[in-house]
Amino acid sequence: MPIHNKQVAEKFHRLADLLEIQGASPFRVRAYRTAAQTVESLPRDAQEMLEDGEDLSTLPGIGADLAGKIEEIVKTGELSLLEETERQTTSELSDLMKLPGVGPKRVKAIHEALGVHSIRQLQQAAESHKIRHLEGFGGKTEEKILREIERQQDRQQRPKLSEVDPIARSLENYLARVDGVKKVVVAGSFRRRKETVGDLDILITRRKNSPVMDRFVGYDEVDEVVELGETRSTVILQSGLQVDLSVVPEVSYGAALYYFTGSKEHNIAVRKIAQKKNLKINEYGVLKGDDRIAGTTEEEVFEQVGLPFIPPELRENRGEIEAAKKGALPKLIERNDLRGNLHTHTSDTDGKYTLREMAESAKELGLEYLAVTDHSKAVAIAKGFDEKRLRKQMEKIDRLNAEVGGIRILKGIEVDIMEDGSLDLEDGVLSELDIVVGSIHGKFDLSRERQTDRVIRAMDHTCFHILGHPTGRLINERGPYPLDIENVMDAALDRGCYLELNAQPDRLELHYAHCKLAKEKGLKVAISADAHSKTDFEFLRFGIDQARRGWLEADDVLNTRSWSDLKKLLRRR
DNA sequence: GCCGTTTTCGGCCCGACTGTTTTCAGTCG
Repeated sequence: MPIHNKQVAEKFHRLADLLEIQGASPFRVRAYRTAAQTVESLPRDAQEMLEDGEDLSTLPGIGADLAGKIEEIVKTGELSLLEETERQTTSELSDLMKLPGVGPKRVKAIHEALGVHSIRQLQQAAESHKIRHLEGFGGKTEEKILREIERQQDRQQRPKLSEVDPIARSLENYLARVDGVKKVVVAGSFRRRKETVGDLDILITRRKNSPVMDRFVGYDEVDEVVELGETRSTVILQSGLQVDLSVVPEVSYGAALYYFTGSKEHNIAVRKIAQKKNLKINEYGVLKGDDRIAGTTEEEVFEQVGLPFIPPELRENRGEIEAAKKGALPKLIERNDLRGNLHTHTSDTDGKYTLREMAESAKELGLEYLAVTDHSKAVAIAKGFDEKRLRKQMEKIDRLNAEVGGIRILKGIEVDIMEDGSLDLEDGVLSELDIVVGSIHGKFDLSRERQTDRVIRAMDHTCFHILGHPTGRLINERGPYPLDIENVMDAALDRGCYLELNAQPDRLELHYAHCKLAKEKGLKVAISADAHSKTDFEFLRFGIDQARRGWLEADDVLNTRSWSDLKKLLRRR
């Protein structure tokens, strides 16, 4: 039975929670949490790595013991220590810890005093006012517990970056207009451009007596004020999004921005470096003894620990610190590096605008070329093309190119990859196209072996260029289908094919870990809007975000090239 | 449980806010 990294990580997280409730060493608990995070961010399944004979104890934060435990999970599907710990405590107790404001100590206290071991029992205990009489608890804590239980019941998943983006921008503008406010910046995972955002961390500097805190909690969209302090406040917006605002002194702006941008794992790793240099980094600055020696800008903070500036998108403690030490940080791709879009639909199939309208919109955005890649007939619901209709569109493109200057329209297709790896249109017509994107739109439930084989066989067609949305995941909706992505990458390299980074905010795949893997293999990626509407070219921005998180440079991306250079790369081997 | 230019033991990031306290523990990020 295949065991995926997520399942390994979940067991470690669960064990960490239970050990914490039992009062185990906080450092031991942290070791399990760190290991969970490491496993989760591996580009390949640990199971595969073990099958290939790799030594997991060389991974950061994973020693002999944890490597053994990963192996146990992968081989047996179980972790005996977790089962034993679940018997000793009560396995549901870790659910209680998911409530904000309820940590291991309180879970333990409530459990021991009242025998509570589920959210439901906790709710009943709080409703009958049994919590407020416990030592160290009071009426407010009891009320908060009740509120958080209710909120948890209708809480959704982490919202997508594209959903949070407009909310953040409005709030940023609102705060910037408050009297006495100087700088406003949204830090946190938003600034790291993570594909989903848990909450917003906003940082401001201001003149004395600026009413910004009051104005913040008085913002129209605020649903509830959770915390209101001199320098830190927290609110919940009507959208359910939590927003933390911190006021920082001007001289500490850089240190605070650095601190609040995270990630937590990155910050901890850099603080350890600082410690070795006898320095202390906190949100106010870099301290040598009691003297602040830096902190006005982020660059200063990096300088003090002997590192070059690390872009926020890379700050995940996934090798960026080592790369920075060696002066080997990538020069990340930027939006303006993109010169064309290689995945576009028109109203001939399921797009909303005509070929001409899409072309003109792309031209206005400054794109030099636009590949029109409508669906093939297997996607009947999208009125996919057969050979005849595709040829008709190709003629239309010829006429449009003759008529419209300033942008080149490329003839293309998003052809379906059938279950057996064949393509949905004849090779004859495909070979006449400038660009062929092949995608999977059905039969997601094949085994890993068959799905991998299917994709590689599709790439055997000499007219195939780019694998569209390679793993099929939809953020918060559908996981990736089983696929040996590393094998697919190797096959693409062999055949002179490429993979797409689909920039639709629901897709954003290749995932960043896979982008990095592709880069390490020397496999280039196409960042494509998969535009179905004139405004969808805006998606390229989110594609760039994901590419930057995946360490990609302009040279790693196909469509940073002029059409004449790109054409050479599309020539099959 | 991990880790090592302070290396096989003894450390492990650091500060704000809240609530329950009368000086601090718990939690969070």
